[in-house]
Amino acid sequence: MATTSQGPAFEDLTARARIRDAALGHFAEYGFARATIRGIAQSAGVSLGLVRHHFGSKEALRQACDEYVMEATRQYNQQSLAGGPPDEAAFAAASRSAMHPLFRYVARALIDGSVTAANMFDEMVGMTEQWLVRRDQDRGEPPLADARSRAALITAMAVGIPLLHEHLSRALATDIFGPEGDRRVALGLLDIYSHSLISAEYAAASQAAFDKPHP
Amino acid sequence: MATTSQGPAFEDLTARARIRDAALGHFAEYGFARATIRGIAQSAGVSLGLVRHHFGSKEALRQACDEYVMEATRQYNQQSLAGGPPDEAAFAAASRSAMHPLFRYVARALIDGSVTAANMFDEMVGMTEQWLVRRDQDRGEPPLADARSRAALITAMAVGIPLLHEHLSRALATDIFGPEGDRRVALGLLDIYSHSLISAEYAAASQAAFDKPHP
DNA sequence: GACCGTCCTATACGTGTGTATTGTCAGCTG
DNA sequence: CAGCTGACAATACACACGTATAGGACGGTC
Repeated sequence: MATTSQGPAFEDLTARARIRDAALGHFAEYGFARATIRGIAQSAGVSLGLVRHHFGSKEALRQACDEYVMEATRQYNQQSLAGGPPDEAAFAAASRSAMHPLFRYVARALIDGSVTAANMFDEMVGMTEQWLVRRDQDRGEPPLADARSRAALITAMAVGIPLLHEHLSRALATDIFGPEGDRRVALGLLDIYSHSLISAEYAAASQAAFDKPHP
Repeated sequence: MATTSQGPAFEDLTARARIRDAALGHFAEYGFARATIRGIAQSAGVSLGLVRHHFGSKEALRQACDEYVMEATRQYNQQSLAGGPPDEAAFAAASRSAMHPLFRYVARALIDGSVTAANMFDEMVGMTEQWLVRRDQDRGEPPLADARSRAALITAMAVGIPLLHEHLSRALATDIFGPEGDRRVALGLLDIYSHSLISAEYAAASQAAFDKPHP
């Protein structure tokens, strides 16, 4: 479970950092419930007691991981979105950032009931909503649903990809976190997002039929 | 955690069925690891030993739930997709079926490593792939990615919705399993699937740039 | 009535896991 | 050197949970 992106990148990190990295990997892979402090300690090459010495409890260790990921995300966003308003490139980049190893942790944390991850989810919904309202200005007819609903759905769907990476990799016969799988996911998302899957006529008709639910 | 759609619908079900329904609810809500046999027994109103008497072990209980859901899905598909080839209505219906309470169990089972759920995932990918190849015949330029990649991505994204129902409901300030939330999800999906989010030009340009990864 | 199988409960056992305690060693400071 | 502090290990404790066992209540069959 490699270390987190750049950084020292060596195993001569401080023990606390090694424990945190190991915890990030275990929580992302096994989930909070199935991950064990002993397993994390073993991956970090330290004793069980040291984990407790540095973080106090399993829940506190989770919070430390949450805050670390949140801080890393903040820095990434500041240096990435600093140049100009959200455009298509920003949207595509945001979708693809779902592949970032740290994001895999956040996706799993959402399932495991992390409040920090929930806040990050809400933030992503807000950003997507802003993007949508700008894009809606170029549309003719009004959307079938408000921007917030669509933003929440798009966000949830994006998170679904790293969440189901195991099954996605199996269906593609390639690890989606590897270079080839990453390429196919990127191109697949580009195609899906750039081409409508159903016709606008059918959607409009479906909307009309939806307000009369019981024929 | 209501009983499964139609059926007897009352609490005068056989104890075995009540245990299974309770297990479906607990597994879907807490996941396999955090769900406890004692909690399931309590929800079903039976003793701990009876669960073991009927199902043998926790893993066997999970398999029984898997097979039950698989059989229910098979019947649903037979009576639903019997009439004609896949069309837009079938696609929309399949997307919306992600809201079905039983599907919530499958979504969670995918995260928890159920082999039965994995098979259902692969089946969904296959059906989506068939749908896509038919639809690709009406497209001008070739897609940016093969149908299987796109099918797997669409499937994973659809599963993401029930998986993140908690956060989705919070973002929408409405329970997405309730009538109002269900409506907003349906309309939101219709709009997303019927309108491209990014321009085809940008997507094509992005594809071209993707083959030269390091500028 | 006697026997038997099924549904069901109560209780006990073993183990994995989070948590707590204690102890050791290195480094620093007076 | 004495004394203290923090990093770290080893061990023990408490508890929840899956599993196993023993037994009772009820209905059917001979």
